[in-house]
This record gives sequence, structure tokens and C-alpha cells, in this order.
Amino acid sequence: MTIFSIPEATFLHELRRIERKWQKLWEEAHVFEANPDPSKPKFFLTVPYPYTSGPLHIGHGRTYTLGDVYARYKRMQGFNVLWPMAFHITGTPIASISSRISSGEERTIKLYESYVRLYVNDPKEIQRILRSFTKPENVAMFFAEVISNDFKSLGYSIDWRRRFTTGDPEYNSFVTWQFLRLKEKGFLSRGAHPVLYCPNDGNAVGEDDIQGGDEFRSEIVEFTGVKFRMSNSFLVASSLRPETLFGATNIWINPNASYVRAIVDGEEWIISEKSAEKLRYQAHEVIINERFKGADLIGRKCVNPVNGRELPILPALFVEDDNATGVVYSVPAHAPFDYVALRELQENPDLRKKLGVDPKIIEDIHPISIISIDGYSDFPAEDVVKRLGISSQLERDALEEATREIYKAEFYHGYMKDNCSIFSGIPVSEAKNKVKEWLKGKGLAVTIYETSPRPIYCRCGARIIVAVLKDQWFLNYANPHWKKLAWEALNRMQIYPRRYRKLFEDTFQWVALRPCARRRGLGTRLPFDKEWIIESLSDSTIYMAFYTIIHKIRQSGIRADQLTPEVFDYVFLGKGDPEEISNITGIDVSLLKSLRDEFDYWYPVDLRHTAVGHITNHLTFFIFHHAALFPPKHWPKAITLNEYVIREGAKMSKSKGNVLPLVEIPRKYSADLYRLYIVYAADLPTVVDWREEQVLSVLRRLRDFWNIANEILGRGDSPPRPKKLSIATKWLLSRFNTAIMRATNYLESYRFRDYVQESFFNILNAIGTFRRLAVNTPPEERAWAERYIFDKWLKLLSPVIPHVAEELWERMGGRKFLSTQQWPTPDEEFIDKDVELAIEVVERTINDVRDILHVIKRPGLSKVHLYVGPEEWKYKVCEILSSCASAKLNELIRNVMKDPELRKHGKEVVSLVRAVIDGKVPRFVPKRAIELYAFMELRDYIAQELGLKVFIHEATSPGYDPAHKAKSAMPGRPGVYIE
RNA sequence: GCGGGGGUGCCCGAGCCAGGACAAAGGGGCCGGACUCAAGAUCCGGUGGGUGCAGGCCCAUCGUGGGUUCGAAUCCCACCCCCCGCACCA
Repeated sequence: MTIFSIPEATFLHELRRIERKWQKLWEEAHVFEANPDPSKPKFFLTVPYPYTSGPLHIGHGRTYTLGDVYARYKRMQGFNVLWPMAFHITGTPIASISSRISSGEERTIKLYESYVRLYVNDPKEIQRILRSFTKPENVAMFFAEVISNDFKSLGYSIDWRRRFTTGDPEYNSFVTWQFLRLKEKGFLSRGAHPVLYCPNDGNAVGEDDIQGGDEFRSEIVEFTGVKFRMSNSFLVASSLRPETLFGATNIWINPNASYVRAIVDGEEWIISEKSAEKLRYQAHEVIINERFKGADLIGRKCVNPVNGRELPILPALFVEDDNATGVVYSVPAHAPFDYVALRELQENPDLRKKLGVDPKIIEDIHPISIISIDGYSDFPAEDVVKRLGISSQLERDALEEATREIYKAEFYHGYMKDNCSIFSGIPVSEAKNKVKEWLKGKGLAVTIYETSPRPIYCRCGARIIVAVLKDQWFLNYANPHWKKLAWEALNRMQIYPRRYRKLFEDTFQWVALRPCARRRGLGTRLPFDKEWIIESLSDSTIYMAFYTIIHKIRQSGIRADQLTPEVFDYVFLGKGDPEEISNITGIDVSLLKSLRDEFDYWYPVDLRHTAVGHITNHLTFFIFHHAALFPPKHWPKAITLNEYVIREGAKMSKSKGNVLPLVEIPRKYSADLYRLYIVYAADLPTVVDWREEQVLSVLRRLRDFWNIANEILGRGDSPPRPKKLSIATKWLLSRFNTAIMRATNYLESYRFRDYVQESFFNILNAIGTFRRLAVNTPPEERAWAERYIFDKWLKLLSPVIPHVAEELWERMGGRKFLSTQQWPTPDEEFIDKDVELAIEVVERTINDVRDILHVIKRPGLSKVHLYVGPEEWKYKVCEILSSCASAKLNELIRNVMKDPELRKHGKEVVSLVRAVIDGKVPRFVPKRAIELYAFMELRDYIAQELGLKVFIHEATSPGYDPAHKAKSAMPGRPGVYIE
């Protein structure tokens, strides 16, 4: 942890005091509560509500802080800003946490104890809270409460009256309405769907439910079970590569495992006993008739459905009866396991004897090559097995590696050979699915699901399998009508940073069926099928609309059961007759109308800001559902996105123990420091690295600001404006007013980092420069200048460091809250590019002199003569050049030569143009008179910087020029002579 | 694997879409100087290499290699490496 030095710690302490003070005052004055006001333009900004399963960290805070900076900016811009917040409790994780705590799971209890301890000191109280976590609602309520406190102590300007959770009955009514309407529009569908499943719990399982689920990725893999006829039965052999069926030479079974003869969906199948049990969960009807050892099948034959070839059934030790059907077909040309197992049987009499294999059956088995691929022989399995020196089918790891290699190579680069029937000649990558579909179409294959990795276990201890849910509800994003609407919505939306639009577009392409309900967890029940609970991303697509009315629902005591679908139809869509709805629901007509008005005032969402991780799911659904349910005028306008946060170069994670919780920020650092750092550290599309060293440096800059500000305030009231301004003052005012313009443009285009750089760091630096430039400026003028910029500066900074700015505003005697002041506009009168350029010339000249001193190293130098301002026509050349877009020498010269006066100077013009192109003369230079004036005025400053006596000469009439340097003077580049 | 994004100086990080004023903003670190008894803080200067007793010149340089162009960190192609997403996890 940082050790701040004493002055830093003192300053931080002061900051925190100020932050608490203003948070209290804002809250008491209800400054950020927004009500419809037809006289003002509105701006509706949302950031996703947090999921309340634990504390937030500085990564989450980045997103919310950016949202707040923008909300504050827009508010000062004169918009009526609605920036609300709610809490997400829907779904399985919170339920799962509760049940784990209930069942006494040590790890979870420890983890949650540490979470609670972040917020609560009293050990007894911690235990009480922890015990309450056996109810999921209490987990949700606890974290909703502490997170909202975190947000308040970071100074977020949220309208808290509209807070709700997704478990509130009013919200349930709202979601119910959505799903009824989606169903009516035909956007829901039903069908079979495979899920990871715990037979013991009777439920689908998610990452949270799987033992070690956060350490590896568990997925569902699809095998193709191929039916090999065996008299009246089918031996069902499974493969991940159905296209290799053409190269099958035999069948492998595990001789020691138990197999069954079972009626599966009316057919008699022979499969492993273990697989028969699992198939019951995959929407198959299974009746087991007979059990026997795998060895009993050895030597019998079955028929390959693709070519009628008779294949012998042979034993193999590598076959797992627990994987898919426990039966595999052997393709020794292309599958390393098969190749090795076959060769072992052929070459090892002991093994044959042990497994009871008749040598005659196997001596005629030869690999059948069916795939051609560059870089391998006809028998890739043999190639790889030899290369890796594999000799036994029990060398599982090596064989799996070999299999992966061939699978990848053949899938991407292989072609089916001529012996593959109608699939001959096509790429393997295509053949795989085509063969599968072809077989399934003929009733010769089925899909068998398996977990990967295998086995995996539920936290309850049971083995997880794949189950097929027959009646899963889906949101059908593939619906062409719906998709078209969503595309229209996307196309008219602004996405920033622009690079992420592509990801939206790609997602829109592939998004199809999305399971939208589950059998467990928290949430809203599907209104037309109460067994199902609407899943957490599906219930969070248009909830921004709910913010517009929830506070009024609460205030007026409307009950959830009064919130019928007709109410929402009216409020959100303007459908139906309010009198009638009022009669049915008992909600007052005027109240109904005011809900409608409020929604109509705020909608659409003007900006949704969030982290990029949400693009492929939440944000896509957000757009789809708005497009489905609302008319185009209520579709969202813009999305902005930011990347995440790492810490000291490393990703934050529980296991590393390097997560910095948001709650620590206002305690160990400060809200404003955090805000300033997190916004400034990187652009939106760049990952922010939270580095203590850099945080500290930002803290020092914040303190510089604080000191300068208080120094300015300490001088009391502003002195009168001087009649004549020094060049230093002119420069500061120009620089500052330019900064207002730039900062505003940056915020308008969501360039938050540039905004902070311009309005905070650059102005801070400018004041430093000003103070050095102002050696000859009278103190009253300096004081006036600094005081002049001061209140506008505070306004500029209010969005990012609202507490500090608000405090200084108050100390300055500002009226009301700074947070509600008008955003500053630049004072055009003070913007003077020539002065800014002239100062640049002066600074550059100082550097040049230093450079020369460094090179000549002559002792006893004490004077510098500067020859400023060559002939006026040279400035004219620069002026013409600066307005030329082209950079080609001859074109530039032609442009310049258009001027008859310049043409007179012929060759000299050409060499000047060349000097500009070469960068020896700056292209943008001040007017001659101003350049001269700047040097005259700043002579003492230059002298002070260089430690030399300075003499300024007009280059066109130098009084003293022993080295003839006056003629080397160029616009923006005085001649220099040091002696 | 598929899809997306990126690789900039000792480190972080702008610039790239709209090629030219780019040895490349800003911050950090480091070096030198000022201040100080000293440390810290603060302020000033420097920070690719070489070279020069006049502000310069030469070489290298924005992942690597090609290309387009009078001109490329910026555009095109190939390769290498890194990050993110891939849905029932919110």
C-alpha cells in the first residue's frame, strides 16, 4: 500500500473532508434529482446497474465515473439530465452464493466474510450479516446498499429516488409486460437445448455451480452417434469426426466395461451401460433389456451404413465406456488411437490372447486413406505416431496430442478423397457437418452430447452431465423482421469509440436463438409458463424505461398487481384509454397520464455508457428489445464504451489478491483523486493500468492546483481590469480561452482523457508559464488575470473533480452550487493566435540560444543579440504557405509566385519556401509586428531564462551586427549572435 | 479454432480513420542544475546513437519483412507476438 508523505497525507485528509461535506450538501439540497421540465432540453444517460453479488472494484468504477463526468458536463451545458441507478439481483449467482453459505461451504463463507468486513467493523455484526446471507435477498440487499454508498462517496450525481432492484414486484410486473408483448410479436420460440446439468439437483448448472468452474472453461461437445446395423440392432458408435466414417475398418469396444441392449426411442441399440443412463437426460426414451460385458461382442460383425462394409468388433483398452456411447469406430489411417490400437493387436500375440482376439480377423485389416493433405502421407496417423514414438494405446497424453494435431491439420487443410461417395473432393471442414446432416436425415445418426472436460462435478458432489431440455424458451433474434428493426436501430446510433461498431455488426449477424429462461434463480416468472424464471440478461434490456416512472409508482403507492400489461402499454406506448385502464386497475387517471408524460419526456436514452464486454450480449439485446417494443423515436441514440482496468500491469483477480475494491478509494485515496486519475490514465478504448506511482503523481498535481487556487483566493477580490494588458497576460487569456473551446469539443466527442489533459494539466502548466513570462507584468495585473480565469476554470473542472471545485467555488463566494452553473464559453475577445505563436517563437529562440551555447562552449559569453522580424514579404510567404494544403515544392512556389510583389524576390522566395518545407522555418508564424513586440516585451524574461544580457534588434535595421546575423533572421526564427 | 482489437522511445500513453510542420504530445522514471545544513517536496534543463567552437549535420527508429508514394508511425500485403469476446456468466 502507498505510503504517502506527510504533506500528501494531510492534503488527502483535507480532500476527504471536503468530499464528505459536499456529498452531504448535494444530497440535502436534492441537486441531482431530475424532474421533467419542458423548458429545458433533456439528456437521459444510463450506465448498467451493478450486479449485487459482491463489492465493486476500481475497474467498475471507471465506467461509472465516466458516466458521471458526462452527466455533470451535460447538466452544466444546460440539459435537464437524468442519471439514475438501480441494482441487478436476477439470476443464479446470488442464489448459488446463498445456498453455498447455507450448506456451510468454507471457501464461500470466508470470501463473503472478507467482503462484509470491507464495510463493517464489528465482528458480531459481521457474523449476523453473514448468517443472513442464507437468504439470497439479503445478499442482494446488503450489496445494493453498500454499493450505493460507494457511489455516493465517489460523488456520483445520481437521482437516487429512482433506485430499484430487479427483484422488486413492480419490476416483475414490468418484465412480465415485456415478455407478453414479445410473445405476441412472435419473437419467442421453444425447442430442445443442451445444457450442463446436475442430475442430483435436477437443474442446469452454471460456472458458479461447477467445482473449479472459475479455473477452467467447461463446455458441451457434440458427438455423432452412428448406427452400425447388427442383425436387428444397431451398434451406436460415437465420433467427433463423422466424415471419417468412410475410412472405418472396425469397431472398438472396451472389453471390460458393461454394455447394454436397450430400446432407445423404439430402436434396439447396443451401447455402454453408462451412456444409456446419460441418454435418458438427452431427450431419449431408454429401456434397458439386457446387460453384458463388452468382451461378449468381440469377433462379431456389423455394417458401416455409408458403404455396407462389414466391420469386425474388436477390443481396445483406450475406449472409455463413460465417453459418449462407449463404442467407437476405428479409422486407423487418420486417428492415432485407432492406428496404435490396431497395430498392437496385429503385432502383439500376448495382447491378442489376453483380449481373446482371433488373429485371422485382424490380419486383413488395413488403414483406409480417405483424406488428402499436404505435408502428410496417405496415413497421417502413422506419420504422427512414428514421429512422436508412440507404441501403446495407453499413452493417452501423447495420443491426444497427436489427435489434436491431425484433427486441426485435416480440418483446415484436408480434402475428402475419391472414396467418399458424394463428399469426394470437398474440404474436410465442410464435409464434417454435411456427412452428419446426411446421416441424420437418413435416420442413421444422432447427436450425443458430452461435457468437456470430462468428468466435471457439481458443488453438490454429483457428476455433471449434458441434458437436453425439450421445451427451452428462446428469444428468437434470428427472426428476420426483428433483426431488420434492430439493424435499423443500430444504423442510426452513434457508437464511440468507432472501432467497436464492427463488433456490434458481427454480433447482429450471428445472434440467433438465445435461451431466455431457467428453472431456478431469482427473477420474474414467465407469465405464460410459470415453471420458468426469466434469465438475467433477458430481463435487463429496456429497464431504462422503468427509471422514468418507478419513483412515482412508489410515491403514489401503486401496488405491483395494479401494474397490468395495459398500464405499461399506455405509459410506454401510448396505447389504450387511460380512463378505462384507471377503472380496471384503480390507478388514478391523472397519475397514469403523469407516468406517460414522464416517460415521454425522458425517452429515448440519449447515451448508454458501459464496458466493452457488454457488446456481444447486453448491448445487443438492449438494441434488439428497444427495436422490438418501441417506435423508432424511442430507440437509443448513442453508446459509449470503455475498456477495463488492471493494476500494476497485472489483471486483478481474487486468486492474486490484488483486487482494489471501490470502497477503499474514498478512504485510502480520495474520490476526486480517483476520478482525475481514472479518466486521465488512458483513452476509452485503452486498458487503464492503475499504477500507484502515477496515482501519486496525479495527487501532486491536484495539490499544485489546490495551492494555486487558494493562493488566488487568498488575494481577495479581483482587482479592476487593467487598461492595457501585457503580452504575458494576453497569452494566458488566449491560451485559457482556447482551452475552454478545446475541452468542450473533447467532451462533445467523448474524448474524456483529452478533456482532462486540456482543462487540468495544460492550464496548470500554462499558469506556471504565465508566472515566468510575467516578470514585467504588474502584480495587480497578474492577480487580475489569474482571477479572471479562475471561476471559469473551476467550472471546467467541475465534472471531473466536483468536490474540490465545489469547495473552491464556495470559498470564492460563488452562488448556489457550482454543479448547477452554466458551462463556460470562450471569450473570443481574448483568443489571439498571433500572441500564442509569438510566445512559441520566443520559447524556441531561448532553446536555440541554449543549443548554441552548448555547442560553442566558449567562456566569457555574457550577451545575446536577437535580430527579430525580417522583411514583411517573408511573413507574407509564410502566411500563404500556412494556408496551402499541398506540400509539393513546385505547387507551393507557384502559389506564392501568384503575388506580383513576391515575384520580385524570385530566388529568395524559392529558398524560403524550401526552408519552410525542410522545417527550418516554422510554417505557422505570428505577424511580424507581434513577433517584434513579443521579443521587446519579454526581453527580461529571456534574459532571466538564459542568464545573459539580451539585446533585441529589428532585423531590417540592426544597430549592432558584427557577425551579420540580421540577414539570417527568418519569420518565427530570429537571428542570434552571442558574445 | 472463429470473430474483434492492438504492438509507438527505459516504462505508461497520445498520434494512425482524413500520409507531409513527427525524434514523435503528456505523465512516470533516470541524469544534470537551482533551492536546502541535509533529505523530501518544488522549480529549471536534458534523456536513440554519433558528430559539430553558431542554432546544424549524419545514421538508426514507431513488432518483423515487403509494397504504394516525391514523402509512411500513419495506406496496402505477408508474417510474428499480445489482449478481448464466443452466449445461459453477470
